[in-house]
Amino acid sequence: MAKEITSREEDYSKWYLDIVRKAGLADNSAVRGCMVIKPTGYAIWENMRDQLDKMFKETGHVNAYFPLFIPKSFLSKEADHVEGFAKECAVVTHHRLMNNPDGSGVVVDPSAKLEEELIVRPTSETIIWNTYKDWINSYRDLPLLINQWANVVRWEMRTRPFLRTAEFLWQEGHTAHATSQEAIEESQLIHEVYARFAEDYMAMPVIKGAKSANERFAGAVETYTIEALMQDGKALQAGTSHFLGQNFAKAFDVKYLNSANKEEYVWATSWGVSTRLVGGLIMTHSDDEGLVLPPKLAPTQVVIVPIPKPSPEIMEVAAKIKKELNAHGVSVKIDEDAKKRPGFKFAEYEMKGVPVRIGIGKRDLEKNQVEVARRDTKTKESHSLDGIATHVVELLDVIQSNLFNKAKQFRDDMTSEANDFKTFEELINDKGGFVSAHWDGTVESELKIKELTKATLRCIPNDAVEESGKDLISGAPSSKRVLFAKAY
RNA sequence: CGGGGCGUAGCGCAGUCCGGUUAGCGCACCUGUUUUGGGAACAGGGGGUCGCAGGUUCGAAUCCUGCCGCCCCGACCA
Repeated sequence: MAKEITSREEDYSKWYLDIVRKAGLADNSAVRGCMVIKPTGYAIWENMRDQLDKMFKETGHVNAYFPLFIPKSFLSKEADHVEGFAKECAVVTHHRLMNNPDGSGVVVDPSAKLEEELIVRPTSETIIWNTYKDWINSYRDLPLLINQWANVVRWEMRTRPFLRTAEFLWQEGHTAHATSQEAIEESQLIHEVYARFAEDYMAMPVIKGAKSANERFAGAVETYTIEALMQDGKALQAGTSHFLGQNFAKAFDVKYLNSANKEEYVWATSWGVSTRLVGGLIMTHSDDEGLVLPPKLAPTQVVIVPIPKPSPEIMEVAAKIKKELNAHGVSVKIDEDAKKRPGFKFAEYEMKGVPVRIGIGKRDLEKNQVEVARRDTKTKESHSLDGIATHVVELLDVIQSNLFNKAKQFRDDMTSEANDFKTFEELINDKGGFVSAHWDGTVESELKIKELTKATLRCIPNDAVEESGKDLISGAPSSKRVLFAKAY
């Protein structure tokens, strides 16, 4: 009633913004393109971060922190890299303000101009490789496996909460290796970690694959990507892992002595995922009633609502259930608000995406039971108080896998094949989703398709089967299919 | 950067065309009463430099000039 969400069918973009706002995830801020991440939104990010951090550490990485600012000269050392980021950098030119002589506030003090401008990092390859130069001398210093959790700034023309903001939070891994093979394996390992995180924790199915040269990260030799499909049929690049070859080692002169006492350039990778994942999470599962969160990432997994309001008997049972669930590692909130009515609370927690709601009323207690409601299916059932904790723990698992299966079913339904351009165009325009088609490997065909349909080459899937076919544009022979889609 | 739209209470809006008592409505908020198993009702109450700066006028949210900001759609991008 009071908090209607625009339906997905009516306006998908508005629906997304409504969810972000009404579920209390983020607000626009006083700064154009920058959002305020509110406690609930940040809690989701924290859960993502904690899990990813654990996975990085399990695969041998450690965290460090590098400066927010990068000397301008650093950015120009790798040609492709600067080309890729130059257009969207924030630049610091001065270091002091002063009172305006006319009394109208503060102005930049012209005498405080910096010798060399500083760039607010859009990504940290350059400052990190400049540092690695000092850290790496011998093959015994390798591999160097470092990650940092940080904020970066990319001055985007058009922004949307989580999906694209001028400032965003992310992690960026930067590793150095003695051999090309080892670096490639590292980038593929992280690619796997990202895919596993997306599927097992976010319940978001992804296609693993490589980027075309055209879509590659600025300065990379190879970019591996995980691509997810949103409910409006558009693809979302959810995480990328790059094999950087020796590009940055050469640009920053990072060499090591091998065991034969011979000097060699090191091999590099970099990889990152950002708060964009929160946007992907929202768009993968949520519905017209509000946010839907997979249990593994939900800040509150279970909410207990006393019906019609808290009473000593109900609160006693609620506290007992909470304690048991906490013992299983489940996060539980008991709603103690005596003023709001149950119906209001039900709608509110649905809006906020809490996976399981337990309703406890006098009538339930008389029958030694409670009401258990699922957010994903919007169904509810009564369950005996005996064994309730175990039941809920199992239910959370069921919800987690149901969300994944539902999303995967959708993704599969929305993946089509096209063998000629006309079919391709119709699929992209009318149906959306991924379209699998043959491609001759040239940037010309890829750009032509983008120009004609706005679809981009999302990836060359790892599991693409060998199969002879013809490029949609040039008709040139191709040995496997690649995936196209309109993307965020 | 192109196109469109909007700035009036925390949020959503009306009022602006055609200037005129004390700027209004819904939600939210505070107090009270009655309620309470799917978004309660009633009563009372608090909250506004009407985006900013000039100008016209006896009088400006309203007319004029300039500026600023934000949102949406595109191109660019994680």
